[in-house]
Amino acid sequence: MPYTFTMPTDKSFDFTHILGYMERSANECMHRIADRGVEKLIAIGDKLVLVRIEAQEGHSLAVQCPNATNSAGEAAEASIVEYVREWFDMDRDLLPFFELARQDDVLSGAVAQFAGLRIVGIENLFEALCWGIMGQQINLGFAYTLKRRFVERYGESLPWKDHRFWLFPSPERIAALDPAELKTMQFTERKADYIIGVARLMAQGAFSKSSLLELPNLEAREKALTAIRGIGPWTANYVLMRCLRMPEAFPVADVGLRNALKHVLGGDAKLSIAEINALASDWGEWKSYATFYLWRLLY
DNA sequence: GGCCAGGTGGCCA
DNA sequence: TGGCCACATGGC
Repeated sequence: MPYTFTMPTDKSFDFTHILGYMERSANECMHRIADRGVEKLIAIGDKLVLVRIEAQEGHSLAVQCPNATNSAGEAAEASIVEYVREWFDMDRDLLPFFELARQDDVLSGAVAQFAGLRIVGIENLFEALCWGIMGQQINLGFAYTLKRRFVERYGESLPWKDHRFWLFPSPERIAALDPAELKTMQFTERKADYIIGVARLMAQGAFSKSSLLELPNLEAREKALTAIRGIGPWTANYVLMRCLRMPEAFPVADVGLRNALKHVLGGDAKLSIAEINALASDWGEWKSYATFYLWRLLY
């Protein structure tokens, strides 16, 4: 029997929609979807813990730790709870967003369809930055392929039953690479440079998630991130949205957002940045959630 | 085979 | 500042 416990959820939380988002790519290597649950390897201190999460009757999640003994599971439970609450943004009250979105011509359809979806987080800052960089200017399917190659070459893993679960590689590991090595995996020279550059900065302690969180606001954090080579406004806001969980973060030039808006509004021409900013001014402090819900319309 | 993809940096006025 | 443009590689 795996160690198992229950986590209560908010009424404005719908695990079905979270799974729907997480199963959008069969090529995802950082988690696995199986039997209406998600399975992921996480590091708790120096221990690798496999967790499996599925919905349970009555506004709650069932969390299993298949590779943990009861005593190890008990010892890790508080940390796992913290990880999962962060992962699925469970501490946020989404009712104000729903109220805003229902009265918004652009958002009302997406919210009617996906109410209860949370922004699925990327807790690890290095992973969020690398994933952002990998996704720049290429189709998403290929981005998943790049990530899989990268993780399976440099990451730690745990085999369990018929599957191998992975941790994202550490900055220290990647800082030691030569860009030519990444190029053999179809990274462009620039992406190889960007990723290794970020790894070196993080490995030498130039910045971290906590150092960014100490900065007072979106503007300061965005500025700190875009000062790094390879991180422009899109990647910075993507990371502020998925990792630092700033609801007002907004990757305004995102092509997926543009396509979703075109889809909703039914026009032919793509909206300009100024037009998208004008629409988003109604979304106030909920621009990241607006973006995430609109993405779901197309992906 | 051409256009597009969850952009960014660098150059130039 | 703000507007081009090269970058590079796979998917469709």
